Amino acid sequence: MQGMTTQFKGNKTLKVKKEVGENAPALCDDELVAMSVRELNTHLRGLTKEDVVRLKQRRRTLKNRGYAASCRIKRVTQKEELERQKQDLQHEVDKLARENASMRLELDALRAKYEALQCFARTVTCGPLSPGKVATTSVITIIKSTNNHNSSPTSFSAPS
Amino acid sequence: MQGMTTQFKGNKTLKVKKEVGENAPALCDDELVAMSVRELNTHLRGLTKEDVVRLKQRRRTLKNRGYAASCRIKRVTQKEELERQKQDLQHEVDKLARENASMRLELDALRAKYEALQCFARTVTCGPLSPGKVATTSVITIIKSTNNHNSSPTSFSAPS
DNA sequence: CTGATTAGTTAGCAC
DNA sequence: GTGCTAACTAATCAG
Repeated sequence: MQGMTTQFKGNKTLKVKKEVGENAPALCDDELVAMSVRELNTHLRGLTKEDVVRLKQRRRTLKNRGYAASCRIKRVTQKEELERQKQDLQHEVDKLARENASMRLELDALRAKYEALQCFARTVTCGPLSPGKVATTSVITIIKSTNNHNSSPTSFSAPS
Repeated sequence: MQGMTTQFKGNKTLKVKKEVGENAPALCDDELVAMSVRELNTHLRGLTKEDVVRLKQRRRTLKNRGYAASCRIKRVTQKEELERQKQDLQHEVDKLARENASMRLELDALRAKYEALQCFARTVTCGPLSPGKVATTSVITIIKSTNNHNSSPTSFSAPS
């Protein structure tokens, strides 16, 4: 639609247009857009008012083409950015949920251990029923189990 | 731009084809797009091949206009959807983080309580140094301090 | 004027 | 043939 570059062959040697002639004819699109206004004016000398308008319009159109392209790029970039952020958040949710679950387990285990120990403490301090060696050995077991950290909430269950 | 509905009056009674004249000319855009293919063929009878092509092309163009519009709507809708999902995830992250923090506090508090109780249990059962009231009272102090954070699981104690 | 954005048009792909 | 979408153009807005 626009890549029509087939109607001249060696127009470098052909002089037309006013007195000027050689640089006026074909500016290859890319040149035209890249050109500064001052540069453009150089190439504008000796052209019909109509041609000047036409050339400027072409320049504007080419510029607009570029603007449209960057607009589209920006659009997809932003969309990708949104999706990336969404992913990150999803990962964070997963991580927090995992932490949460494991903490809940830990908490429950610790609560159980605590209650068991509390129960034992009551028997020792308040309960006159078994003040002797039975209680003592039980406590020893407890201490050992807590040294293992979390692996075995195994209480002190063996009051032998 | 396109609401031109003013050029016939009572063409319901007039039926023509070939030479036509009054109903062939203008289908008001909206009608044309909404029409089914079979309906369209009805309106196509007695037209030049060229006119048929032209009319079909106009229909296609109008359809495309609609497609382009829905494409844009879809685009913004999807973007809004993404942003909404992002918001939801962010809220979930916040909620989980809060839960997490409070659980961590609870866990630390419980750990402290547990250790205190364990310590007490040791003094009672193993510690021959101060088997009497000293140990017991110190445990009371601990219990009170931990009691401020949490509600009730306070006392295993009752010293005296 | 420059750059960005919107709506309409066209080309081209997929069904 | 129908619907969708990318790229282009023109119109319009903001700075």
